[in-house]
Amino acid sequence: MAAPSRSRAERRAHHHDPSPLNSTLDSGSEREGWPMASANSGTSKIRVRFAPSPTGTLHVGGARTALFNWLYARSQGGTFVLRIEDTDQERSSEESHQQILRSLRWLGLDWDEGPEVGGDHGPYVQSQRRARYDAVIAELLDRGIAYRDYSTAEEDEARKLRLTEQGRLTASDWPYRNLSEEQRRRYEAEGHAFTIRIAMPDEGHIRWTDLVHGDMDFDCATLEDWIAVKSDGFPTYNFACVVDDGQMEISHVLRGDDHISNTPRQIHLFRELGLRVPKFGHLPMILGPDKKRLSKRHGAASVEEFREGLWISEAVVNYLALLGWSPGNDREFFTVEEIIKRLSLKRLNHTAAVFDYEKCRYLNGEHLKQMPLSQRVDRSWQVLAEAGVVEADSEEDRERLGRVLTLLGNRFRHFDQSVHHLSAYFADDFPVDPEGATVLEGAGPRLRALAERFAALDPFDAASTEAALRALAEDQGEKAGPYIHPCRYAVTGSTSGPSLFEALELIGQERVVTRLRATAV
RNA sequence: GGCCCCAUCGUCUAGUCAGGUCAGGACACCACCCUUUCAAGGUGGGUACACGGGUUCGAAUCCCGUUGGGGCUACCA
Repeated sequence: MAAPSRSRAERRAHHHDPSPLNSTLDSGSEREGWPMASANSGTSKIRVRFAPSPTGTLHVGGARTALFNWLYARSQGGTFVLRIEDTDQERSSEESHQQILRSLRWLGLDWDEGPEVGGDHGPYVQSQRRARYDAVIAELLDRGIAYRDYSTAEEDEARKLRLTEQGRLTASDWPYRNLSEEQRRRYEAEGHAFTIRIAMPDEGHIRWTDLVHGDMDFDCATLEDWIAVKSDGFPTYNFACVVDDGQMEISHVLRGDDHISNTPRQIHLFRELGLRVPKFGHLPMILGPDKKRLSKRHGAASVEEFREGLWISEAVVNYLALLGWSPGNDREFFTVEEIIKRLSLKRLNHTAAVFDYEKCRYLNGEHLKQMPLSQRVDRSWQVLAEAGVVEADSEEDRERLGRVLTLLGNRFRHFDQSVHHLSAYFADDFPVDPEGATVLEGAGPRLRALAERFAALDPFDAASTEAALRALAEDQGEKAGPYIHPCRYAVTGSTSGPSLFEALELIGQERVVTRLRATAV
Protein backbone atom coordinates (compact mmCIF):
# COMPACT_ATOMS: atom_id res chain seq x y z
CA MET A 1 0.00 0.00 0.00
CA ALA A 2 1.36 3.33 -1.00
CA ALA A 3 1.90 5.86 1.68
CA PRO A 4 -0.51 8.76 1.37
CA SER A 5 1.24 11.32 -0.73
CA ARG A 6 1.50 14.65 0.89
CA SER A 7 0.32 17.80 -0.78
CA ARG A 8 2.70 20.23 -2.33
CA ALA A 9 2.32 22.77 0.38
CA GLU A 10 2.75 20.19 3.06
CA ARG A 11 5.94 18.97 1.46
CA ARG A 12 7.23 22.49 1.25
CA ALA A 13 6.36 22.98 4.86
CA HIS A 14 8.65 20.09 5.61
CA HIS A 15 11.32 21.43 3.40
CA HIS A 16 13.78 21.70 6.20
CA ASP A 17 13.20 18.36 7.76
CA PRO A 18 16.24 16.17 7.68
CA SER A 19 15.67 13.21 5.43
CA PRO A 20 16.70 9.87 6.90
CA LEU A 21 18.36 9.12 3.61
CA ASN A 22 20.79 11.92 3.59
CA SER A 23 20.89 13.21 7.08
CA THR A 24 24.67 13.31 6.97
CA LEU A 25 24.33 16.27 4.67
CA ASP A 26 21.72 18.21 6.50
CA SER A 27 23.05 21.50 7.50
CA GLY A 28 20.22 23.03 9.43
CA SER A 29 20.90 26.42 7.99
CA GLU A 30 18.65 26.33 5.00
CA ARG A 31 16.41 28.90 6.54
CA GLU A 32 18.98 31.38 5.37
CA GLY A 33 18.97 29.98 1.88
CA TRP A 34 21.74 27.78 0.67
CA PRO A 35 23.00 25.44 3.33
CA MET A 36 26.21 26.72 4.78
CA ALA A 37 29.18 24.45 4.91
CA SER A 38 30.28 26.02 8.15
CA ALA A 39 27.10 24.94 9.89
CA ASN A 40 27.73 21.39 8.91
CA SER A 41 30.06 20.40 11.72
CA GLY A 42 32.89 21.49 9.50
CA THR A 43 33.47 18.15 7.89
CA SER A 44 31.58 18.04 4.63
CA LYS A 45 32.63 20.24 1.82
CA ILE A 46 30.32 21.56 -0.84
CA ARG A 47 31.13 19.83 -4.09
CA VAL A 48 28.86 20.22 -7.10
CA ARG A 49 29.25 19.18 -10.66
CA PHE A 50 28.00 19.79 -14.15
CA ALA A 51 28.01 16.63 -16.23
CA PRO A 52 27.12 17.23 -19.87
CA SER A 53 27.26 14.59 -22.54
CA PRO A 54 29.27 15.66 -25.57
CA THR A 55 26.58 14.88 -28.09
CA GLY A 56 25.93 18.37 -29.36
CA THR A 57 26.35 21.99 -28.45
CA LEU A 58 25.83 23.31 -24.94
CA HIS A 59 22.12 23.92 -24.80
CA VAL A 60 20.53 26.86 -23.01
CA GLY A 61 18.96 24.42 -20.56
CA GLY A 62 22.31 22.80 -19.87
CA ALA A 63 23.90 26.20 -19.49
CA ARG A 64 21.34 27.11 -16.86
CA THR A 65 22.06 23.89 -14.97
CA ALA A 66 25.79 24.56 -15.18
CA LEU A 67 25.24 28.12 -14.05
CA PHE A 68 23.33 27.20 -10.91
CA ASN A 69 25.88 24.61 -9.90
CA TRP A 70 28.64 27.11 -10.47
CA LEU A 71 26.79 29.85 -8.61
CA TYR A 72 26.21 27.52 -5.71
CA ALA A 73 29.86 26.54 -5.54
CA ARG A 74 30.99 30.14 -5.77
CA SER A 75 28.54 31.34 -3.17
CA GLN A 76 29.56 28.65 -0.70
CA GLY A 77 33.26 28.48 -1.32
CA GLY A 78 32.65 25.03 -2.71
CA THR A 79 34.16 23.15 -5.60
CA PHE A 80 32.70 23.10 -9.08
CA VAL A 81 33.51 19.93 -10.98
CA LEU A 82 33.08 19.43 -14.72
CA ARG A 83 32.64 15.87 -15.85
CA ILE A 84 32.12 14.74 -19.42
CA GLU A 85 29.63 11.91 -19.73
CA ASP A 86 30.57 10.26 -22.99
CA THR A 87 29.31 6.75 -22.34
CA ASP A 88 27.27 6.89 -25.51
CA GLN A 89 29.98 5.91 -27.95
CA GLU A 90 27.69 6.44 -30.91
CA ARG A 91 26.75 10.02 -30.32
CA SER A 92 29.67 11.47 -28.39
CA SER A 93 32.25 13.51 -30.25
CA GLU A 94 35.46 15.30 -29.45
CA GLU A 95 34.22 18.33 -31.35
CA SER A 96 31.19 18.60 -29.12
CA HIS A 97 33.37 18.14 -26.05
CA GLN A 98 35.54 21.09 -27.10
CA GLN A 99 32.56 23.21 -27.98
CA ILE A 100 31.03 22.66 -24.56
CA LEU A 101 34.24 23.75 -22.84
CA ARG A 102 34.34 26.85 -25.02
CA SER A 103 30.72 27.70 -24.26
CA LEU A 104 31.24 27.33 -20.53
CA ARG A 105 34.31 29.52 -20.64
CA TRP A 106 32.50 32.12 -22.66
CA LEU A 107 29.80 32.24 -19.99
CA GLY A 108 32.52 32.68 -17.41
CA LEU A 109 31.79 29.38 -15.68
CA ASP A 110 35.24 28.16 -14.71
CA TRP A 111 35.61 24.74 -13.18
CA ASP A 112 37.90 23.80 -10.31
CA GLU A 113 38.24 20.19 -11.34
CA GLY A 114 37.69 18.67 -14.73
CA PRO A 115 39.06 18.39 -18.25
CA GLU A 116 42.14 20.50 -18.93
CA VAL A 117 42.48 21.58 -15.30
CA GLY A 118 42.76 18.21 -13.57
CA GLY A 119 42.00 17.52 -9.94
CA ASP A 120 42.25 14.80 -7.31
CA HIS A 121 39.18 12.87 -8.44
CA GLY A 122 40.00 12.38 -12.11
CA PRO A 123 39.90 11.37 -14.79
CA TYR A 124 36.93 13.57 -15.54
CA VAL A 125 35.89 11.94 -18.77
CA GLN A 126 33.79 8.84 -18.27
CA SER A 127 35.22 6.88 -21.15
CA GLN A 128 38.50 6.99 -19.25
CA ARG A 129 36.95 5.57 -16.10
CA ARG A 130 35.96 2.17 -17.40
CA ALA A 131 38.11 0.31 -14.89
CA ARG A 132 36.24 1.92 -12.01
CA TYR A 133 32.82 1.00 -13.37
CA ASP A 134 34.02 -2.53 -14.08
CA ALA A 135 35.24 -2.92 -10.52
CA VAL A 136 32.03 -1.61 -9.04
CA ILE A 137 29.80 -3.75 -11.22
CA ALA A 138 31.88 -6.84 -10.40
CA GLU A 139 31.22 -6.21 -6.74
CA LEU A 140 27.50 -5.64 -7.31
CA LEU A 141 27.29 -8.80 -9.38
CA ASP A 142 29.05 -10.63 -6.63
CA ARG A 143 26.67 -9.39 -4.00
CA GLY A 144 23.64 -10.16 -6.12
CA ILE A 145 22.59 -6.55 -6.33
CA ALA A 146 23.21 -6.59 -10.05
CA TYR A 147 22.65 -9.47 -12.43
CA ARG A 148 23.30 -10.39 -16.02
CA ASP A 149 20.22 -10.16 -18.18
CA TYR A 150 20.30 -12.39 -21.25
CA SER A 151 16.96 -11.18 -22.59
CA THR A 152 16.53 -11.30 -26.31
CA ALA A 153 15.11 -8.37 -28.21
CA GLU A 154 11.78 -10.21 -28.32
CA GLU A 155 11.75 -10.67 -24.57
CA ASP A 156 12.48 -6.99 -24.06
CA GLU A 157 9.68 -6.11 -26.43
CA ALA A 158 7.23 -8.36 -24.65
CA ARG A 159 8.15 -6.93 -21.28
CA LYS A 160 7.66 -3.41 -22.56
CA LEU A 161 4.23 -4.38 -23.78
CA ARG A 162 3.32 -5.88 -20.43
CA LEU A 163 4.49 -2.72 -18.70
CA THR A 164 2.19 -0.60 -20.83
CA GLU A 165 -0.74 -2.92 -20.42
CA GLN A 166 -0.46 -3.64 -16.73
CA GLY A 167 1.04 -0.37 -15.61
CA ARG A 168 3.79 -2.06 -13.71
CA LEU A 169 6.11 -5.04 -13.65
CA THR A 170 6.57 -7.70 -11.01
CA ALA A 171 9.38 -10.00 -9.99
CA SER A 172 8.20 -12.57 -12.50
CA ASP A 173 9.07 -10.15 -15.29
CA TRP A 174 12.73 -10.49 -14.41
CA PRO A 175 13.52 -14.14 -15.15
CA TYR A 176 17.26 -13.59 -15.10
CA ARG A 177 17.32 -12.10 -11.65
CA ASN A 178 18.03 -15.38 -9.90
CA LEU A 179 19.66 -17.51 -12.51
CA SER A 180 21.36 -20.58 -11.14
CA GLU A 181 25.08 -20.80 -11.59
CA GLU A 182 24.57 -23.65 -13.98
CA GLN A 183 22.13 -21.74 -16.15
CA ARG A 184 24.36 -18.75 -16.16
CA ARG A 185 27.29 -20.82 -17.33
CA ARG A 186 25.20 -22.25 -20.11
CA TYR A 187 24.24 -18.82 -21.44
CA GLU A 188 27.83 -17.81 -21.11
CA ALA A 189 29.05 -20.83 -23.02
CA GLU A 190 26.54 -20.20 -25.76
CA GLY A 191 27.92 -16.71 -26.07
CA HIS A 192 24.68 -14.85 -25.41
CA ALA A 193 24.91 -11.10 -25.27
CA PHE A 194 23.84 -9.62 -21.97
CA THR A 195 23.26 -6.38 -20.18
CA ILE A 196 23.70 -5.96 -16.48
CA ARG A 197 20.73 -4.77 -14.50
CA ILE A 198 20.35 -3.42 -11.03
CA ALA A 199 17.65 -5.33 -9.18
CA MET A 200 15.24 -2.93 -7.53
CA PRO A 201 13.37 -3.80 -4.35
CA ASP A 202 9.88 -5.17 -5.00
CA GLU A 203 8.42 -3.19 -2.18
CA GLY A 204 9.14 -0.30 0.10
CA HIS A 205 9.67 3.35 -0.69
CA ILE A 206 12.55 5.54 -1.65
CA ARG A 207 12.33 9.05 -0.35
CA TRP A 208 14.38 12.17 -0.41
CA THR A 209 13.93 15.81 0.35
CA ASP A 210 14.42 17.67 -2.85
CA LEU A 211 16.08 21.05 -2.56
CA VAL A 212 13.49 22.50 -4.92
CA HIS A 213 10.41 20.31 -4.58
CA GLY A 214 10.45 19.24 -0.97
CA ASP A 215 9.70 15.69 0.10
CA MET A 216 9.65 13.17 -2.71
CA ASP A 217 8.37 9.62 -2.40
CA PHE A 218 8.55 6.76 -4.90
CA ASP A 219 6.95 3.39 -4.44
CA CYS A 220 9.54 0.73 -5.28
CA ALA A 221 6.85 -1.38 -6.91
CA THR A 222 6.81 1.14 -9.73
CA LEU A 223 10.54 1.03 -10.28
CA GLU A 224 11.83 -1.45 -12.85
CA ASP A 225 15.19 -3.18 -12.77
CA TRP A 226 17.35 -0.90 -14.83
CA ILE A 227 20.32 -1.42 -17.06
CA ALA A 228 23.64 -0.43 -15.54
CA VAL A 229 25.91 -1.85 -18.19
CA LYS A 230 25.05 -2.07 -21.85
CA SER A 231 25.90 -5.08 -23.94
CA ASP A 232 28.88 -3.20 -25.34
CA GLY A 233 30.30 -3.10 -21.84
CA PHE A 234 29.79 0.62 -21.37
CA PRO A 235 27.94 1.86 -18.32
CA THR A 236 24.64 3.66 -18.69
CA TYR A 237 24.11 7.17 -17.46
CA ASN A 238 22.37 6.16 -14.25
CA PHE A 239 25.15 3.83 -13.27
CA ALA A 240 28.21 5.87 -14.21
CA CYS A 241 26.62 8.91 -12.70
CA VAL A 242 26.28 7.30 -9.27
CA VAL A 243 29.73 5.75 -9.30
CA ASP A 244 31.27 9.08 -10.27
CA ASP A 245 29.24 11.28 -7.99
CA GLY A 246 30.24 8.93 -5.20
CA GLN A 247 33.91 8.79 -6.03
CA MET A 248 34.06 12.49 -6.75
CA GLU A 249 32.40 13.15 -3.40
CA ILE A 250 29.66 15.26 -4.89
CA SER A 251 27.58 16.75 -2.09
CA HIS A 252 24.77 18.41 -4.05
CA VAL A 253 23.28 17.42 -7.37
CA LEU A 254 21.47 20.27 -9.08
CA ARG A 255 20.04 19.16 -12.40
CA GLY A 256 16.98 19.35 -14.60
CA ASP A 257 13.49 18.28 -13.66
CA ASP A 258 13.69 15.53 -16.23
CA HIS A 259 15.94 13.59 -13.88
CA ILE A 260 13.46 13.31 -11.06
CA SER A 261 12.40 9.83 -12.03
CA ASN A 262 16.03 8.71 -12.25
CA THR A 263 16.70 9.82 -8.73
CA PRO A 264 15.12 6.92 -6.81
CA ARG A 265 17.11 4.45 -8.90
CA GLN A 266 20.28 6.34 -8.20
CA ILE A 267 19.58 6.69 -4.52
CA HIS A 268 19.06 2.95 -4.30
CA LEU A 269 22.50 2.40 -5.83
CA PHE A 270 24.17 4.96 -3.61
CA ARG A 271 22.83 3.13 -0.62
CA GLU A 272 23.79 -0.34 -1.87
CA LEU A 273 27.25 0.97 -2.53
CA GLY A 274 27.47 2.39 0.94
CA LEU A 275 28.04 5.84 -0.49
CA ARG A 276 26.90 9.07 1.02
CA VAL A 277 23.74 10.11 -0.81
CA PRO A 278 24.07 13.64 -2.13
CA LYS A 279 21.35 16.23 -1.77
CA PHE A 280 19.27 16.59 -4.90
CA GLY A 281 17.70 19.69 -6.34
CA HIS A 282 15.69 19.51 -9.54
CA LEU A 283 15.39 22.70 -11.54
CA PRO A 284 12.43 23.28 -13.85
CA MET A 285 12.78 22.98 -17.60
CA ILE A 286 13.27 25.83 -20.02
CA LEU A 287 10.59 25.95 -22.71
CA GLY A 288 10.24 27.42 -26.17
CA PRO A 289 7.42 29.86 -27.04
CA ASP A 290 5.22 26.86 -27.85
CA LYS A 291 5.68 25.60 -24.28
CA LYS A 292 7.62 22.61 -25.48
CA ARG A 293 11.07 21.91 -24.18
CA LEU A 294 13.46 24.41 -25.77
CA SER A 295 15.35 22.98 -28.72
CA LYS A 296 17.13 23.91 -31.93
CA ARG A 297 13.95 24.43 -33.81
CA HIS A 298 13.16 27.36 -31.52
CA GLY A 299 16.09 29.32 -32.89
CA ALA A 300 19.06 30.22 -30.76
CA ALA A 301 19.03 27.38 -28.29
CA SER A 302 22.76 26.85 -27.92
CA VAL A 303 25.26 28.99 -26.11
CA GLU A 304 27.42 29.03 -29.22
CA GLU A 305 24.71 30.92 -31.05
CA PHE A 306 24.72 33.59 -28.39
CA ARG A 307 28.50 33.80 -28.49
CA GLU A 308 28.54 34.05 -32.25
CA GLY A 309 25.57 36.39 -32.15
CA LEU A 310 27.68 38.94 -30.24
CA TRP A 311 25.65 38.81 -27.07
CA ILE A 312 27.17 40.02 -23.82
CA SER A 313 27.76 36.89 -21.79
CA GLU A 314 26.96 38.59 -18.50
CA ALA A 315 23.55 39.52 -19.83
CA VAL A 316 22.88 35.95 -20.87
CA VAL A 317 23.99 34.77 -17.44
CA ASN A 318 21.77 37.39 -15.82
CA TYR A 319 18.77 36.24 -17.84
CA LEU A 320 19.44 32.55 -17.30
CA ALA A 321 19.69 33.12 -13.58
CA LEU A 322 16.34 34.91 -13.58
CA LEU A 323 14.83 31.96 -15.39
CA GLY A 324 15.48 29.63 -12.46
CA TRP A 325 15.55 31.95 -9.56
CA SER A 326 13.87 35.09 -8.35
CA PRO A 327 15.47 37.64 -6.04
CA GLY A 328 12.10 38.24 -4.39
CA ASN A 329 12.02 41.92 -5.17
CA ASP A 330 11.68 44.04 -8.29
CA ARG A 331 15.30 44.00 -9.32
CA GLU A 332 16.23 42.29 -12.52
CA PHE A 333 19.60 43.68 -13.52
CA PHE A 334 22.41 41.84 -11.77
CA THR A 335 26.09 41.38 -12.28
CA VAL A 336 27.37 37.88 -11.71
CA GLU A 337 28.88 38.91 -8.39
CA GLU A 338 25.55 40.26 -7.22
CA ILE A 339 23.81 37.04 -8.13
CA ILE A 340 26.41 35.00 -6.25
CA LYS A 341 25.81 37.17 -3.24
CA ARG A 342 22.03 36.98 -3.35
CA LEU A 343 21.26 33.56 -4.68
CA SER A 344 19.13 31.60 -2.28
CA LEU A 345 18.06 28.00 -2.47
CA LYS A 346 14.64 28.88 -1.18
CA ARG A 347 14.07 31.16 -4.10
CA LEU A 348 14.64 28.64 -6.84
CA ASN A 349 11.59 28.46 -9.10
CA HIS A 350 9.64 25.27 -9.50
CA THR A 351 7.76 26.18 -12.64
CA ALA A 352 8.97 25.57 -16.18
CA ALA A 353 9.72 28.86 -17.93
CA VAL A 354 9.49 30.02 -21.52
CA PHE A 355 12.70 31.51 -22.85
CA ASP A 356 11.92 35.07 -23.95
CA TYR A 357 14.48 36.44 -26.40
CA GLU A 358 12.99 39.92 -26.19
CA LYS A 359 13.65 40.15 -22.51
CA CYS A 360 17.07 38.61 -22.84
CA ARG A 361 17.85 41.23 -25.47
CA TYR A 362 16.57 43.97 -23.21
CA LEU A 363 18.95 42.78 -20.51
CA ASN A 364 21.72 42.76 -23.09
CA GLY A 365 21.03 46.43 -23.68
CA GLU A 366 21.11 47.12 -19.97
CA HIS A 367 24.45 45.38 -19.57
CA LEU A 368 25.79 47.16 -22.63
CA LYS A 369 24.89 50.49 -21.04
CA GLN A 370 26.92 49.57 -17.97
CA MET A 371 29.94 48.63 -20.01
CA PRO A 372 32.81 51.14 -19.97
CA LEU A 373 33.00 53.12 -23.22
CA SER A 374 36.47 51.83 -24.02
CA GLN A 375 35.16 48.27 -23.96
CA ARG A 376 32.22 49.13 -26.12
CA VAL A 377 34.59 50.75 -28.58
CA ASP A 378 36.82 47.68 -28.59
CA ARG A 379 34.03 45.28 -29.27
CA SER A 380 32.18 47.26 -31.89
CA TRP A 381 35.42 48.12 -33.67
CA GLN A 382 36.21 44.45 -33.82
CA VAL A 383 32.82 43.71 -35.30
CA LEU A 384 33.24 46.42 -37.91
CA ALA A 385 36.69 45.15 -38.78
CA GLU A 386 35.47 41.59 -39.16
CA ALA A 387 32.69 42.81 -41.41
CA GLY A 388 35.25 44.65 -43.53
CA VAL A 389 33.69 48.03 -42.81
CA VAL A 390 36.90 49.43 -41.37
CA GLU A 391 40.50 48.45 -41.75
CA ALA A 392 43.40 50.07 -39.98
CA ASP A 393 42.76 51.15 -36.46
CA SER A 394 43.73 54.66 -35.48
CA GLU A 395 43.49 56.72 -32.31
CA GLU A 396 41.37 59.23 -34.15
CA ASP A 397 38.94 56.60 -35.38
CA ARG A 398 38.62 55.04 -31.96
CA GLU A 399 37.98 58.41 -30.44
CA ARG A 400 35.35 59.10 -33.07
CA LEU A 401 33.75 55.68 -32.53
CA GLY A 402 33.46 56.52 -28.86
CA ARG A 403 31.66 59.73 -29.73
CA VAL A 404 29.34 57.93 -32.15
CA LEU A 405 28.49 55.30 -29.55
CA THR A 406 27.77 58.02 -27.03
CA LEU A 407 25.61 59.85 -29.54
CA LEU A 408 23.69 56.69 -30.34
CA GLY A 409 22.97 56.15 -26.67
CA ASN A 410 20.07 53.79 -26.07
CA ARG A 411 19.64 53.17 -29.77
CA PHE A 412 22.62 50.88 -29.56
CA ARG A 413 21.65 47.91 -27.45
CA HIS A 414 23.40 45.01 -29.00
CA PHE A 415 26.71 44.55 -30.78
CA ASP A 416 24.94 42.83 -33.63
CA GLN A 417 23.73 46.32 -34.58
CA SER A 418 27.29 47.53 -35.15
CA VAL A 419 27.35 47.33 -38.93
CA HIS A 420 23.86 48.69 -39.24
CA HIS A 421 24.29 51.65 -36.94
CA LEU A 422 27.95 52.53 -37.30
CA SER A 423 28.99 51.94 -40.89
CA ALA A 424 27.82 55.30 -42.21
CA TYR A 425 30.26 57.03 -39.87
CA PHE A 426 33.30 55.12 -41.05
CA ALA A 427 32.81 53.96 -44.62
CA ASP A 428 31.24 55.08 -47.84
CA ASP A 429 29.61 51.73 -48.31
CA PHE A 430 26.88 51.54 -45.70
CA PRO A 431 23.47 49.85 -45.42
CA VAL A 432 20.62 51.82 -46.95
CA ASP A 433 17.02 51.23 -46.02
CA PRO A 434 15.17 50.94 -49.35
CA GLU A 435 11.83 51.75 -47.77
CA GLY A 436 13.08 55.10 -46.58
CA ALA A 437 13.63 56.35 -50.15
CA THR A 438 10.21 58.01 -50.18
CA VAL A 439 11.57 60.90 -48.13
CA LEU A 440 13.68 61.78 -51.16
CA GLU A 441 10.72 62.58 -53.39
CA GLY A 442 11.14 66.04 -54.84
CA ALA A 443 14.07 66.73 -52.53
CA GLY A 444 16.75 66.92 -55.23
CA PRO A 445 16.98 70.70 -55.41
CA ARG A 446 16.98 71.04 -51.65
CA LEU A 447 19.79 68.54 -51.24
CA ARG A 448 21.82 70.21 -53.95
CA ALA A 449 21.45 73.60 -52.31
CA LEU A 450 22.23 72.09 -48.93
CA ALA A 451 25.40 70.50 -50.29
CA GLU A 452 26.66 73.87 -51.49
CA ARG A 453 25.96 75.59 -48.19
CA PHE A 454 27.63 72.77 -46.29
CA ALA A 455 30.62 72.77 -48.61
CA ALA A 456 31.27 76.37 -47.73
CA LEU A 457 31.18 75.88 -44.00
CA ASP A 458 34.19 76.37 -41.82
CA PRO A 459 34.10 75.07 -39.18
CA PHE A 460 31.80 72.18 -39.99
CA ASP A 461 30.09 71.11 -36.80
CA ALA A 462 26.70 70.53 -35.26
CA ALA A 463 26.05 74.20 -34.60
CA SER A 464 27.18 75.47 -38.01
CA THR A 465 25.34 72.81 -39.99
CA GLU A 466 22.14 73.41 -38.10
CA ALA A 467 22.42 77.16 -38.61
CA ALA A 468 23.17 76.69 -42.32
CA LEU A 469 20.27 74.29 -42.85
CA ARG A 470 17.76 76.47 -41.06
CA ALA A 471 18.97 79.58 -42.88
CA LEU A 472 18.58 77.83 -46.22
CA ALA A 473 15.06 76.69 -45.37
CA GLU A 474 14.12 80.18 -44.32
CA ASP A 475 15.62 81.70 -47.47
CA GLN A 476 13.39 79.38 -49.47
CA GLY A 477 10.37 80.14 -47.35
CA GLU A 478 10.19 76.51 -46.21
CA LYS A 479 10.25 74.63 -42.95
CA ALA A 480 13.33 72.77 -41.78
CA GLY A 481 11.70 69.33 -41.89
CA PRO A 482 11.78 68.94 -45.68
CA TYR A 483 15.54 69.51 -45.49
CA ILE A 484 16.30 67.51 -42.37
CA HIS A 485 14.67 64.24 -43.36
CA PRO A 486 16.06 63.85 -46.88
CA CYS A 487 19.44 64.93 -45.56
CA ARG A 488 19.46 62.25 -42.88
CA TYR A 489 18.52 59.62 -45.37
CA ALA A 490 21.06 60.72 -47.94
CA VAL A 491 23.87 60.83 -45.42
CA THR A 492 23.09 57.84 -43.20
CA GLY A 493 20.88 55.62 -45.35
CA SER A 494 18.21 55.62 -42.69
CA THR A 495 15.16 57.66 -41.79
CA SER A 496 15.85 57.12 -38.13
CA GLY A 497 18.82 57.81 -35.95
CA PRO A 498 20.33 60.28 -33.55
CA SER A 499 20.25 64.04 -33.79
CA LEU A 500 21.04 64.91 -37.40
CA PHE A 501 23.49 67.73 -36.80
CA GLU A 502 25.56 65.80 -34.31
CA ALA A 503 25.69 62.97 -36.80
CA LEU A 504 26.78 65.29 -39.61
CA GLU A 505 29.66 66.57 -37.54
CA LEU A 506 30.87 63.05 -36.80
CA ILE A 507 30.56 61.88 -40.38
CA GLY A 508 32.57 64.84 -41.59
CA GLN A 509 32.20 67.59 -44.12
CA GLU A 510 33.69 65.83 -47.10
CA ARG A 511 31.57 62.71 -46.79
CA VAL A 512 28.42 64.66 -46.05
CA VAL A 513 28.79 66.91 -49.07
CA THR A 514 29.68 64.02 -51.35
CA ARG A 515 26.68 62.00 -50.23
CA LEU A 516 24.30 64.91 -50.61
CA ARG A 517 25.52 65.59 -54.15
CA ALA A 518 25.38 61.91 -55.09
CA THR A 519 21.84 61.56 -53.81
CA ALA A 520 20.62 64.79 -55.33
CA VAL A 521 21.44 63.64 -58.86
C1' G B 1 -1.21 2.46 -19.54
C1' G B 2 1.94 3.40 -14.93
C1' C B 3 4.88 6.73 -11.94
C1' C B 4 6.27 11.75 -11.18
C1' C B 5 6.56 17.24 -11.65
C1' C B 6 3.95 21.83 -12.55
C1' A B 7 -0.35 25.56 -12.74
C1' U B 8 -0.91 34.19 -11.07
C1' C B 9 -1.20 39.22 -17.00
C1' G B 10 0.96 37.33 -24.01
C1' U B 11 6.02 36.14 -21.43
C1' C B 12 9.26 36.05 -16.76
C1' U B 13 7.62 36.67 -11.99
C1' A B 14 6.20 38.98 -6.47
C1' G B 15 2.54 37.49 -3.24
C1' U B 16 1.47 30.86 -1.19
C1' C B 17 5.09 28.18 4.00
C1' A B 18 2.75 31.95 9.16
C1' G B 19 -5.49 33.04 4.83
C1' G B 20 -7.46 39.54 5.49
C1' U B 21 -3.88 46.18 -0.08
C1' C B 22 -10.49 42.21 -5.34
C1' A B 23 -3.10 41.07 -6.92
C1' G B 24 2.86 44.48 -7.34
C1' G B 25 7.16 44.67 -10.85
C1' A B 26 9.69 43.66 -15.55
C1' C B 27 9.65 42.47 -20.99
C1' A B 28 6.26 43.10 -24.93
C1' C B 29 1.85 46.01 -26.53
C1' C B 30 -1.44 50.62 -27.00
C1' A B 31 -2.27 56.00 -26.19
C1' C B 32 -0.57 60.79 -24.96
C1' C B 33 3.53 64.26 -23.80
C1' C B 34 8.41 65.64 -25.44
C1' U B 35 10.54 66.03 -30.37
C1' U B 36 13.98 67.33 -36.97
C1' U B 37 13.28 61.23 -37.40
C1' C B 38 14.05 56.94 -34.41
C1' A B 39 15.08 55.72 -29.69
C1' A B 40 15.24 57.25 -24.68
C1' G B 41 12.44 59.61 -20.92
C1' G B 42 7.63 61.05 -18.64
C1' U B 43 2.33 59.98 -17.99
C1' G B 44 -1.64 56.83 -18.58
C1' G B 45 -3.92 52.05 -20.28
C1' G B 46 -5.38 46.95 -21.18
C1' U B 47 -4.59 41.93 -20.02
C1' A B 48 -3.78 37.07 -14.83
C1' C B 49 -4.98 34.05 -9.67
C1' A B 50 -7.03 27.03 -15.06
C1' C B 51 -11.92 24.86 -13.41
C1' G B 52 -15.28 22.70 -9.61
C1' G B 53 -16.27 21.72 -4.70
C1' G B 54 -14.98 22.28 0.48
C1' U B 55 -12.85 24.69 5.27
C1' U B 56 -13.36 29.90 6.97
C1' C B 57 -16.36 35.91 8.98
C1' G B 58 -12.77 36.05 4.91
C1' A B 59 -9.11 31.83 -0.01
C1' A B 60 -4.43 33.48 -5.33
C1' U B 61 -2.95 31.56 -0.45
C1' C B 62 -5.41 25.65 3.25
C1' C B 63 -8.02 20.64 1.75
C1' C B 64 -10.27 17.34 -2.10
C1' G B 65 -11.27 16.50 -7.10
C1' U B 66 -11.07 17.77 -12.36
C1' U B 67 -8.69 19.72 -16.51
C1' G B 68 -4.41 21.24 -18.92
C1' G B 69 0.99 21.28 -19.80
C1' G B 70 5.62 18.70 -19.06
C1' G B 71 8.97 14.59 -17.72
C1' C B 72 10.33 9.45 -17.07
C1' U B 73 8.82 4.65 -18.38
C1' A B 74 15.90 3.51 -23.86
C1' C B 75 21.43 -1.26 -24.33
C1' C B 76 20.16 8.47 -24.57
C1' A B 77 21.98 11.42 -21.08
